[in-house]
Amino acid sequence: MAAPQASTSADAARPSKRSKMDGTASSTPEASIANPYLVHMSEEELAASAAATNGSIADDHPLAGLIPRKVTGAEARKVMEGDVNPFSVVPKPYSNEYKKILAKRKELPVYAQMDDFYQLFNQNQIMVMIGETGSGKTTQIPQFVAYSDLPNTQKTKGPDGVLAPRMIACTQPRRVAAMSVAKRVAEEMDVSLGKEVGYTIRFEDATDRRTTFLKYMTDGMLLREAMHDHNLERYSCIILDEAHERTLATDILMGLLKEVVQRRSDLKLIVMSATLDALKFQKYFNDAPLLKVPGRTFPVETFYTPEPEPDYLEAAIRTVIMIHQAEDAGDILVFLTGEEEIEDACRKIKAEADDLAATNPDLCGPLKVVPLYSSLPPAQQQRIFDAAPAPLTPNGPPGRKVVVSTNIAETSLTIDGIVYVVDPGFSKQKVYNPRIRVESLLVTPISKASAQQRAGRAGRTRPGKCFRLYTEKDWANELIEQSYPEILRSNLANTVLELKKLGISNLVTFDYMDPPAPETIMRALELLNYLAAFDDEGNLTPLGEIMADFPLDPQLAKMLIVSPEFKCSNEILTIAAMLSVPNVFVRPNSQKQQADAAQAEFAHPDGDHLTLLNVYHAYKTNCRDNKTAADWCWQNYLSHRALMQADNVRSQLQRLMERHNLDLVSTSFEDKRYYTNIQMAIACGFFMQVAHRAGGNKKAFQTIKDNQVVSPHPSSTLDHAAEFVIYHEFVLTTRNFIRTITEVKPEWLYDFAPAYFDPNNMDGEVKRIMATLKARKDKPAAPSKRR
DNA sequence: GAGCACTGC
Repeated sequence: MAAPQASTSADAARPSKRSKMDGTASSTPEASIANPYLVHMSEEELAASAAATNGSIADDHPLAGLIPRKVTGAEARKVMEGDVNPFSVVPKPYSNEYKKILAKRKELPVYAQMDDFYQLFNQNQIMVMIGETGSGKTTQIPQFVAYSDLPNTQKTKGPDGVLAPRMIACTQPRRVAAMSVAKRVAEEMDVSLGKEVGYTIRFEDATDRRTTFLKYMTDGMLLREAMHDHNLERYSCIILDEAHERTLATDILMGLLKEVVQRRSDLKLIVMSATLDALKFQKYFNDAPLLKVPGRTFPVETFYTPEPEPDYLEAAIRTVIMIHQAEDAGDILVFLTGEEEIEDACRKIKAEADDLAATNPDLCGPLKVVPLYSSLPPAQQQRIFDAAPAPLTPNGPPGRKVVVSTNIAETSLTIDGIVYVVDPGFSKQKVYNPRIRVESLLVTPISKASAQQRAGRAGRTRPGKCFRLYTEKDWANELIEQSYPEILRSNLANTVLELKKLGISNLVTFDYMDPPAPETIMRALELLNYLAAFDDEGNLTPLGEIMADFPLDPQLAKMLIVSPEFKCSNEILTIAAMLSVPNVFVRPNSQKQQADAAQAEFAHPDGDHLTLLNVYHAYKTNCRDNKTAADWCWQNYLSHRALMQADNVRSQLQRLMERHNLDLVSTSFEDKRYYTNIQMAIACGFFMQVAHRAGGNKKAFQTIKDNQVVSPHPSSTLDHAAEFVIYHEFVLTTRNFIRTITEVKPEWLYDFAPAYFDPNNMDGEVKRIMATLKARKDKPAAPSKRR
């Protein structure tokens, strides 16, 4: 095909079908500045492009021809230093602010390697980049790509017929990162956030289909898009950032993109990681070349304990006090494993430090102790940014701040001014046991990579020190190199459903970077088959197709999709949303009784799902505006944050219901079937999570199939001896608990899942009950029940 | 009669 021609006139070869934006552009004075980077498609190319379908892009596809322009570092710098901003929708001169920021960008380590970058980028479809903290890779690399992609940043008619730029995507594991980096990069490029440069996260899409060419997004969001566009046709380059974190979404995207680049020769892929396992990434991506960019942090001196510490909590507290007495000014960051431990440590550190400052004011300054974990209200989280206290006397010993934090300070939050890190070497990690189908949290030794990340937190503003509360020998011999990726530690029911929706036919031979245990995949397939999302051949059923569209666990999705048949989709929407957000009940240590009394006001005797429904209804009835909502929640020991989130989730789920033409209906509240219908819909999704009362004790249950002995969680509002309950969660702590439980009838269970409850697969009393139900159902004259 | 590490859709 003919190469597209560059044109110096802003309008010459444009097609007659014009977007409004273009019309505006040609009438503004700025538009008279010729944009030498515009590339136009001929009428023939446009026609061919419009005719193209969503299939793979062949070498002779008109869009493929737009890619080969290879930019050198010198060319990119010339544009960067030029007078006209070629990225702006309306070409315009750069602002003074742009030039100021540009001077700063040039100091970033990654800037010095621009030529190396283009050399590798131009010659390879896939490349791996290592950039340590402070290298500038997240902000600069996508911009570098934008220069080389410049012809495409201008609107071209895509395969779907819409006039839009082909995009560069840069994925982030976290929402805040996607948002804040996009904002920063829009400033650096002197364009508008949400127009040329934007971001997409759940609940918020700050992009413009017609003008956005660089998009930061969460990895989960790109995965969602891939479910509807298997070739990611809207993108010319995909950058997977923070790949070393190995989130489930990143891992799936890597496997998927490894296939997509084979189908689309015009798609580029950059995998960016902070240090280490680069070799593993290179190998996985067919020996892709590597670019290494140095970081810009200060040295951190590391200390180990000479002997193993029997009690890391005690040792951590002792170390903080030691630093406070003996080290120069500078704040301390301590890593612990959970809320309770952190609150405990904060109290003890505070007590000891106050004691010390009182008895020895010449040696010790004041100490401010601040806890940090995710469930802390945002206002209290902000305290980590407070300044350290001033010395008590003008020339007295300096004040100091201690932040006692979970892993949240390892990646998600950075605190400037930290000079000392105390690392006991543990964190809580999710583990999945496919044998008993239970995910639980375990306090586990961290990895070397994690320990290095923690230590690095001490060197952000000046040289620092890291105190590891384990021996150097343990460091060398006991810590694993990398933490296990999430895909090896999770229940994969959701992931397996997503993979099918992504068009992956064989889930076992899929090219995972780290293949999960076959048993984990079998468990997922089994669940999805029982839910009727997969047929017996392992193919997605029409129901499964719809389920995959909902951002929910398969059981929740099933319950929601069948709810119109039980005339309760409005109520199930609420319950699904409430189950998708953190616990709405707040129970402060000092006010447990008041909190329990408040919860009792919403309690429903038949179960916790119905209690959640009550809470939401009360919230909607009593909370007309934000201020009253906050007060009302506070008075009722409810989390306003969680309820707002639930509201948000509910709207999203409702939109999806509407899109799939699923009716939004309710049974009349006066009808005695109002609650029964809801319970039936829940049972229809969760019949694989049922427990049966064991013996005469009203609090003793056994799970069906696994026969695990479990107790209802003490927070449950179910107030009578139910024979069968469905449970939302199995929690393994001091004992086996089932949490969020609701009574169900055995006849529903047998009706909805006769194969699962086949008496031949059951034992004891449940076997007898199911056999009776089966006999009744098999009797030809029996009236047939729904479903 | 209890405990939600952290993300994400």
